Amino acid sequence: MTKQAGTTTRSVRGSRTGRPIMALLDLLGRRWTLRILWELRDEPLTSRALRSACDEASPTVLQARLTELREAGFVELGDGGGYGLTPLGRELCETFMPLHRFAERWKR
Amino acid sequence: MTKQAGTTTRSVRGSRTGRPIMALLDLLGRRWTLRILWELRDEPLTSRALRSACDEASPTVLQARLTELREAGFVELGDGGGYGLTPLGRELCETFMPLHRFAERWKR
DNA sequence: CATCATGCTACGATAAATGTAGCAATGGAA
DNA sequence: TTCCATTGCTACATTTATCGTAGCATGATG
Repeated sequence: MTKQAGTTTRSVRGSRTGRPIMALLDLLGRRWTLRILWELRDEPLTSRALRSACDEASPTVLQARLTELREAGFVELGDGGGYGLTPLGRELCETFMPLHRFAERWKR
Repeated sequence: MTKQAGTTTRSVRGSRTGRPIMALLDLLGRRWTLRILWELRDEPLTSRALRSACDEASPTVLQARLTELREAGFVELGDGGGYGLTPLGRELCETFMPLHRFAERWKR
């Protein structure tokens, strides 16, 4: 995959049918994507704070995921610096927020 | 990571804090995991039917994901063959089912 | 027996993620 | 201005995950 994508339709695994849910599941199914959304859930974070929150994940992937999430319209880079959720991103985040409660009951 | 895990605590990225949500986000954030749950949403599928549903993904990963999902208690192998969701798995699946509607509005 | 479908594995090739280091730009303090 | 710290972001070699194809063992059925 190229590292900069512009507006070209990035090849999205399993979504050749054009069904949006597939594209979304694919995007969310990439490493650190869900975690990033989760960590941004209630306040914007700088790239480095986000990295810390994400267990010091490599900046390479984080940057890649942030780019994808920005292109998807879920995340934006505030003009004062710092990454935050867009209204759409916040909506998405709240969509899978019940996972929290579920996970607590699950416990493994 | 070893391919068979027994009962040992599999190293779960980002969940060294022991917070279940992290373990869950990590599990769901692996390739094909969300998709598998999605495809099993309303009926059990044989391993091969599942593979077809998942855009012919390589059996190696699918098998690995199915093992993880079984260990997590979300998926089970019926005695007549075929993979299906456990009650817990169905619950999880319904937790992020609203993503469908969200994705439709999103469209990219 | 022959056939077919099941769950599952081997293994070389390819793609993605990691870990460490560091760059250019910006914004203060000294 | 000079010095430092912080920002977003990138390079690159190593390690890990995933892909793609082939195939095995088992059980059911004709």
